[in-house]
Amino acid sequence: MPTSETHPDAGVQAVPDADANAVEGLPPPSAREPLSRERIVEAAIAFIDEHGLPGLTMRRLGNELGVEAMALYRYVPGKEDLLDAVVEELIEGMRRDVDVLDAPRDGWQDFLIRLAHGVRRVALEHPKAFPLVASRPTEAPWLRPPLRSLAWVEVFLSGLLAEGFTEEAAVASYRAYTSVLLGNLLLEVSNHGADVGPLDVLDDMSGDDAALRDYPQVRRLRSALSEDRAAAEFEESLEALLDRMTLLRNEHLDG
Amino acid sequence: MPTSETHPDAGVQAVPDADANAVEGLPPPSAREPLSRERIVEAAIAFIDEHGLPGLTMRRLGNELGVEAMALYRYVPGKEDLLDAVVEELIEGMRRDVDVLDAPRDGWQDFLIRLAHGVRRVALEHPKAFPLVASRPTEAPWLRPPLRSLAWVEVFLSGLLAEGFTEEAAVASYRAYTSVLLGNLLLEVSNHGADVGPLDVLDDMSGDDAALRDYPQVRRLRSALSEDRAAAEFEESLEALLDRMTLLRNEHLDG
DNA sequence: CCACGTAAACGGACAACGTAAACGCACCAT
DNA sequence: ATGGTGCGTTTACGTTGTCCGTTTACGTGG
Repeated sequence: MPTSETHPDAGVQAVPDADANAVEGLPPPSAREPLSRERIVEAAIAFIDEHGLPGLTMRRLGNELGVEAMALYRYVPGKEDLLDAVVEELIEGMRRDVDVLDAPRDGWQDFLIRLAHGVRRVALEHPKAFPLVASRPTEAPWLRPPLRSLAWVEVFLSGLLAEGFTEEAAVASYRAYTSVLLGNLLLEVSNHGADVGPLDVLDDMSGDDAALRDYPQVRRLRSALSEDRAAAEFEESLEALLDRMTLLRNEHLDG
Repeated sequence: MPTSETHPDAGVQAVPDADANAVEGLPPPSAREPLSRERIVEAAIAFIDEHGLPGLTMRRLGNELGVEAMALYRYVPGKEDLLDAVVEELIEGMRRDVDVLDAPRDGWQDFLIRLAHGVRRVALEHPKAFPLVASRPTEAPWLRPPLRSLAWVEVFLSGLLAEGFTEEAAVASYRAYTSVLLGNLLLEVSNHGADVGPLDVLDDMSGDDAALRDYPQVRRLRSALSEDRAAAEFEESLEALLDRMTLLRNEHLDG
């Protein structure tokens, strides 16, 4: 890839009356906007979405931003921290989702359903980045993916407490909720082309009847197994979870 | 680490009458036993268990085996394939677990409970390796971690079919089962020190009251959140799952 | 208008990694 | 003895994350 967009004097053209623009709050039109932590993190997410996690490299990310690799280190301590920042942005970015509430409004079930769908939306929008949310160590051992920020745990717990959950029920619910979300979404996302290293799947439809000779049930049920039931599956798991949580909630009411 | 254990002529010392021993089926006592794919894979698992996934390196694994890195390539096509082999060994190794059945004997629930505990045992014995089971792409999109081998899926499906499940119910059960197992075990394992890169957790007990200033519920419930409920949680999730599966099974009987 | 300080990006370097190719050595059937 | 064959070593290359010294661009005070 010899073509580097980086002309040595790109953005150097002094735009006349630049400060007049600056006064109006406009960015200087032809000057590349300066690097920033947010820009880097966003670019990293975009890059992972496009080229997969193993494709992400400081150098490649750098020249995606029209910059040398080492320039990134002025804003990010290292690659490890960059990945942490990616995870944080993915999860904390849910705050901008208008369909996700920060406190129950129409009951705790609606509250949790909205939150679950919000997480699922993130997962589906960034299938190749989402596994990071699961695999990166959390800040504290009791912060569990995918709801792995203090802010979201606070939202979750205070939401449930406000809706009549006891402390034990709220905590137990947090555990069950994260577990269900993680299992479902990780599996759903991994079929949408997750890790994407040098993988060679065995073709769904070609002559793997031969390869399945010793597995008659699998061969027979192959087409049923191949159906994409992810969405329905998610709803069913979620519903079952909410049922369990209802039990949890009531069981602690009378003690 | 400049000390290389590899003496140029290590293991070359011809033990006298080596073939006499060989005739008795004994391994030559002082000669290192020859490399083999299984030995390499086992060493890789042991290494990951001890030093964590990111610590695994072809060179380091090599000299763990008293051998130069490139020697491994005679038995394993590359690192990627080695990791796949690790995953396969972990999962397929469950076959040696006497508490795990390859067909129902005392009902499908017992069958699935035994299988679930078998997977959990693997996860807990190799907490740092288990995430691989989740994150590595599967051979076919309908093979789902952690039951990601044709052999186990065959066992699962034929077991349930033999116990009166319809095809749809069996397939739906496979999906629900894998999802629950994955969610629970990944979370349990990640608290046992999973990824282990350069991680700095915030200490559980020190002065993070300050850090939790803005999260009153979290601070209040911190000790409850820190309890290790993993085992009980697993049993509860499993039980709820089996209940769901019972419904699935019956709903397709008359439906 | 010019010199200057500072912040930002560059460019070269380094160690460690995965892996390719060629090599050397012990063994074994002839 | 002899030529192959299997197995491990050696050397080497390209890529990675990151360090450090240098250069560039720009805002500011004289």
